[in-house]
Amino acid sequence: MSQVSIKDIARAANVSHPTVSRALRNSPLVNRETADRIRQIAIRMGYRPSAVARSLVTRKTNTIGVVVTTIADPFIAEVVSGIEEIANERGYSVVLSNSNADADREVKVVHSFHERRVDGIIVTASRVGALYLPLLSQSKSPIVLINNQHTDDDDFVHSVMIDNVESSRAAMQHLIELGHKRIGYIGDAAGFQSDTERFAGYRQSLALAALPFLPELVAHGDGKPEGGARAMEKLLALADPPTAIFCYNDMSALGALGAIHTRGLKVPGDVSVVGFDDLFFASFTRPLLTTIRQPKRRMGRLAMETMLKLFSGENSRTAIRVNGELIVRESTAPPNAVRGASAT
Amino acid sequence: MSQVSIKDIARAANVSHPTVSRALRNSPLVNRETADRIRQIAIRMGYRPSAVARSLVTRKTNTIGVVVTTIADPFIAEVVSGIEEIANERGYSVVLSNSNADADREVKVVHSFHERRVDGIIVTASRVGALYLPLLSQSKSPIVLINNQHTDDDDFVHSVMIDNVESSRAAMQHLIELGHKRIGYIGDAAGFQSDTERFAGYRQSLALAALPFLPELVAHGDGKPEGGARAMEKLLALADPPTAIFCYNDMSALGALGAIHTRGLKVPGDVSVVGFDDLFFASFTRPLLTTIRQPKRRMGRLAMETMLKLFSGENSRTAIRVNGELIVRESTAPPNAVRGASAT
DNA sequence: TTGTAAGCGTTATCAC
DNA sequence: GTGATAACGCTTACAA
Repeated sequence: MSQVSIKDIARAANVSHPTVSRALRNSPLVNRETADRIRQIAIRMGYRPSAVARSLVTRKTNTIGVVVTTIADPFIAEVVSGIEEIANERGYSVVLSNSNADADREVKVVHSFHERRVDGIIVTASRVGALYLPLLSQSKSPIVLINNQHTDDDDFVHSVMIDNVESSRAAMQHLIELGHKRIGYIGDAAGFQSDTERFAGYRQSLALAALPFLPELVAHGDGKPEGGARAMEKLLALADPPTAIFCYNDMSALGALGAIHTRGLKVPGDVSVVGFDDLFFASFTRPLLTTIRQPKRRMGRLAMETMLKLFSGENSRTAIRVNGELIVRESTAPPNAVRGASAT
Repeated sequence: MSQVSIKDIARAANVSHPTVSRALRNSPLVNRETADRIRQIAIRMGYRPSAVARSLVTRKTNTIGVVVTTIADPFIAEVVSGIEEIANERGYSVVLSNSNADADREVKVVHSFHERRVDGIIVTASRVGALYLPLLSQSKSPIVLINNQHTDDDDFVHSVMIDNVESSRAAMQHLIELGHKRIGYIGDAAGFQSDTERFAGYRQSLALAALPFLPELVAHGDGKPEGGARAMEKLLALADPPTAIFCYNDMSALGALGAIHTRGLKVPGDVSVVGFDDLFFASFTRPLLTTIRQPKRRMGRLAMETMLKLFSGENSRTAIRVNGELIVRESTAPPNAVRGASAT
């Protein structure tokens, strides 16, 4: 017998299988002694209840699906780690699926989750949030989005988001207070909402400080070091390059730092750099990276907690907004007096 | 009706539900036209087959469980990414569970996987590989270990491992050829087999080069930058500190780099540093990190491919050993002539 | 080519 | 307290 079932135990204990079921789930309805006896036998036989059989009747899988662009992204990994923490704590399993930021793939993933009858779906940092809505109405599984595109009038969509615009402005204000006038922006060509919003914060800050918006000072990478490096090179090749750069994320900033160094320039002496995310390596770059900290694990936890609330019947639409925190380290300083206007 | 079932479709199509089942799985046994009609209706009704019901009868969940210490570790994330790639390609879902390197938790995770009837289990970088064996014999699900402790006589255990000893010796040889005589080792206090083996390679290389093994030159971190930094500080505080350091992994090396810099010393001028793993940031540290590259994604893919082979009936014990590759970048150079013996 | 019946391993609803 | 019996949504004989 490959897998023992409650029927096998029932036979061994000379009771009916429902009684075994009750005993194993500590139902008070069953006699103490028989219950104990049954439990003994179950252990002895190495019984493990079948979650799949159980799920079929209870219509609950205690599983949540998490769709990520790729788990190899340190930001996402941290978020997922937070999701897992709460999920495991509460007896839920996490099914992971990567979409490679491809819309088709992403739809397939949601279908696959639906077929597996996951109790809920969490989507991190997708470009195609809007695509979920029609799928949603079918699957009826609650969805919570993390740093995801969605319009505010989607009723069954819940979310936890970093305050991109505000955080972006904090980063920019820091640069502006240091006296920078030519501030560049390195974004992500893929079109994530995070990028759009951070860029919006960038432009607002410029406007607020009565600084001109110069299109030539914005370049696009791919959210990874390589792309950040390429974007930085472009900016550095300008006749009058920026004295400071605000990067869409730390990965881009890492690449930017490298490109600046390769060109023989100094950070922050020649150009200041600000990142976004506060990934672990930000405290280990040379110089240490000034950045906006996102509470990554906490965002994951919040998403999972939101999910649990939904499971327990709460159905008010939740849209949690968390704040970023400016962490000033070593990669920012007043602009070099030699090149531009002096600061402070 | 919350979820449409094949019975609903059967009713709508005026056929029996097994016919629907056949039609939907493209069985050649069913009439073309009725099959088409059924498929139309299924689509129109938004039908999604229940994987749980299917699994109950087929005794296959098309799911594999992956246990990690933490997904927030970039090395592990890369490996998992490789697992996922192949898994998704072949219609398998990945259930992720983190153990926090805690033996109790790890056992619980395996039990949970067993209850969910996963088709197989992949374990990455655990300390407690040995614990799985008894569990294994019960659950009967194939297990493949990645960089994991296990004795060679465990018959049902399959594995893919980096050649730690050989890679370690390649790293050491590089340092020795550069002329280093006082080479330190920064390990991991947690007792992973990887650490033990890399340390073994370190000692062997010393012996081979007729260099003395000096216990004071080895320090232990925690596999993370913080621990690496602490270990490095200890080594630097020595009266006669090492001129080169071989680190158990890149995360430790990242911390070591930081500690060296903080102390006002230069890499590689004052001390050379070699890491292990070749995480993405190794090409972006200052100076760029010399390290041993592990084919992380490939190792994940290999593990999943091994699993698939096992599913398809192959039952020869597989123990794949992959080679590390020394990547020489900027963090290693001959020892500073001022301090030690000159090189080459 | 299609339908009937049985079964996968649970839980739920009744009786007794 | 406990046991029949049905049900969850599918697949797989076996019959027709």
